[in-house]
Amino acid sequence: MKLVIKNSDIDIKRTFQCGQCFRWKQDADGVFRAIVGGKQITARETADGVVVESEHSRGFLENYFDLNTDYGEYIRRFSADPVLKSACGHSAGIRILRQEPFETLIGFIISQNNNIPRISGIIERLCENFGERADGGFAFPSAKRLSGITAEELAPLRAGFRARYIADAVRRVNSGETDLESVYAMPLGNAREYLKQIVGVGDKVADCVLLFAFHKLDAFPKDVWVRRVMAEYYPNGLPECTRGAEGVAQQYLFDSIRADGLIKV
DNA sequence: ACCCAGGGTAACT
DNA sequence: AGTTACCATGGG
Repeated sequence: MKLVIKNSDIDIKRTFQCGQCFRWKQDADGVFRAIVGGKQITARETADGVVVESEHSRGFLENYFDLNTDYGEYIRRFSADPVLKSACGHSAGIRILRQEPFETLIGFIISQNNNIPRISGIIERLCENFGERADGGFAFPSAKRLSGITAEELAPLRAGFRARYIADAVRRVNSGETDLESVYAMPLGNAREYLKQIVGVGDKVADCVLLFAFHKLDAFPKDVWVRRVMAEYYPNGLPECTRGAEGVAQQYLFDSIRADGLIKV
């Protein structure tokens, strides 16, 4: 399957490097590659648009990249607020991916009190050690594949204190104590409390999973960077124009504050 | 040597 | 309900 997306509809560099995903890497030739759902996807920018190639179906790719959503509509809405308008100007082209729930859960458990390069490294070692070999790399291991794993057996990941959190999440998903599929139908508050039953999952990790896997756009993960933005620009909370799409606004703010160190109003 | 990183937990007031 | 030390690891 080959898919071409208009350049104005996506900025793959920002989309893949804005902290929502950890497995997309850019090769020396400029091509982005990742194993998603057990199959490789490549994406590259050309003058004619962003070319996406994979053995996945068109439907899978459209869903993954959220191609049936007009992000220009969000940007128009957010532009009622001067700070967000500035953030949109800087971070336009970011799209919220629909990632696999288990992979996203483990990824953001690993993310706590950690930095993005090291998160990627731990996940890479998880895939190399326990994932199935796939075309061009290793798939992210399923919960079933990790069944029964202990924190000690996860030592090669060098995940530190997070190893037992990973082990607990695997155990819960395999026992059915946590049914990730059921989260799709839950409203935000219920879904958050449900995921927080997993040891090592608090408000922030839960909201990241709800936004980046379950596509709950009203989730608003507050990490250290977003807290800084809130303290400086929104001491009384987010503006009305973000209602229902707080998570999209969050990504523009996160990417802008991190990239530039500040948002220029 | 010290501080920080897409935080959470447990043990305190 | 709101604070605080501690948690492994690695880079600046």
